[in-house]
Amino acid sequence: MLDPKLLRNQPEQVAAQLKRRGFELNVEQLVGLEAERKQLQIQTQQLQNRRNSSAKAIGQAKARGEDVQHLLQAVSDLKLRLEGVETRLEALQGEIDAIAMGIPNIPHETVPDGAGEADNIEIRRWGEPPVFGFEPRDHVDLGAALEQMDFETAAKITGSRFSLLNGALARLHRALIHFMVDLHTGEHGYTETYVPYLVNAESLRGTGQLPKFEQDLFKLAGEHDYYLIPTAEVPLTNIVRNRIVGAEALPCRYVTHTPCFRSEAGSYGKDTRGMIRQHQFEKVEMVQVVRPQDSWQALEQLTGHAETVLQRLNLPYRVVALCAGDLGFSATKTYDLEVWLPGQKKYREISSCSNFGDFQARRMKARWRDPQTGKPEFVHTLNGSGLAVGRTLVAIMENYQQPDGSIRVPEALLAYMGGVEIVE
RNA sequence: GGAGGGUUGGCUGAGCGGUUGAAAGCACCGGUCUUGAAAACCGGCAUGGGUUCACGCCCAUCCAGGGUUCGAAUCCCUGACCCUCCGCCA
Repeated sequence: MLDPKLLRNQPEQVAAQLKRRGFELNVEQLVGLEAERKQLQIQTQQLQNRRNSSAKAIGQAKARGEDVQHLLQAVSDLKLRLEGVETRLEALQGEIDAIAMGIPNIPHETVPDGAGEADNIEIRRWGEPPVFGFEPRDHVDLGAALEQMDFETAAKITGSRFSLLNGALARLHRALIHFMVDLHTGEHGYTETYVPYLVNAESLRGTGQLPKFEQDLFKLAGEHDYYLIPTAEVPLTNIVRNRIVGAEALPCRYVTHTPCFRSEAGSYGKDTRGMIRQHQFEKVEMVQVVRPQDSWQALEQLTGHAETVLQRLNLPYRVVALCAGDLGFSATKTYDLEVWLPGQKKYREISSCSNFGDFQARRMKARWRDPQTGKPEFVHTLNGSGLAVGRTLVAIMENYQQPDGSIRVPEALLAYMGGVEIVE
């Protein structure tokens, strides 16, 4: 959520900045509703004031043993009038809140202009795409030949966009998870965390998936409003919801591994082949909760933590800064890490690292006490994948493939593979 | 699934339907004292919103949402969560 004061006082400037990301803010409607709200609020508060003071007078008169009949008469109509304006104010406030909850974050000034993926800016590259003495295959072919990756059976068990792994490949998948979590806890200062995979609607509102993106989520049937997590960002970030964190506790750095569930509505026909886009995938997620003045430095650092995973695995990648039009709803700035996939001869997203500023914190009421002012202030939140495990497995298969279709295990993972050096 | 108890400020914890936005303690901030610190003593100290140049004034908030009442932290209903006991269970 944006600062309501900013929205109220400088709607034109806000609209101009949101336009960069392709969001049209209806300033006229907003200004109109705000004026109406202000008027109603003043009226309501005046009536409340009258109610309070007369109630107090009645109490005092009663205490003195006086007759209060005439006082009761004087306030008889007040109740009804007050109920009327209170109801109208509530409805209006609800309308304004609904609009505010649907407004995305403002892109940071360093975010490049642009409408979509094509306008993202490459920041740097690391590593060289491998040169093969043969035509490299993609992970689907490799997995099928190894008989360790099976989409048909997964489709039978569930449906499309699920996968089944076997044997050494399944082990490699698990090894990646352990390797990543160990790296972030051991070297990057994150606290290992275990979180619920089902979350309530309030948590999803906090991080920004709701109310706008319900169609992307799997919702459980039944009495509770529970959803499968689309990313561990939701449970991890909501740790600080409705909390005032002590200044000494910041920054909080959490890492966890979870499955992620996405309906992928609207991506029909996109990446239908292989493990790239699934309804269920594993991800290691990093979340940081920091002091406001530290968040830009933290974004660079967090991105570096994700890059380290790729570097240790010796996978070539590039870092791109998302343009304004490609930013996620809650983000004020995002770097994507894209890994080289020989099977597609393309760089593909494998991590997304974002600074949310106080956008999520405001929705969550996540605050810290600034020692300078002694006042509670909103924290800043960040997150990044470190990394998407399924896609990392794909990248390893395709980059480490050998002429006979076997896969060399990257050195960094050997310790986790129980002696397996080649998946074959 | 059944029975009972609970949820109050940063924390602990009082609270009678009416000057209770809320006692007390801790923590925190300022001051006195001290060579310095501690202790002691004095004072301050919730959050959000509205209004004002400002002092201030007003409104809301005691888990959430309804209700009763001139008036609700306090009474009633519903829900969430926590605790205790019984049953079931990986």
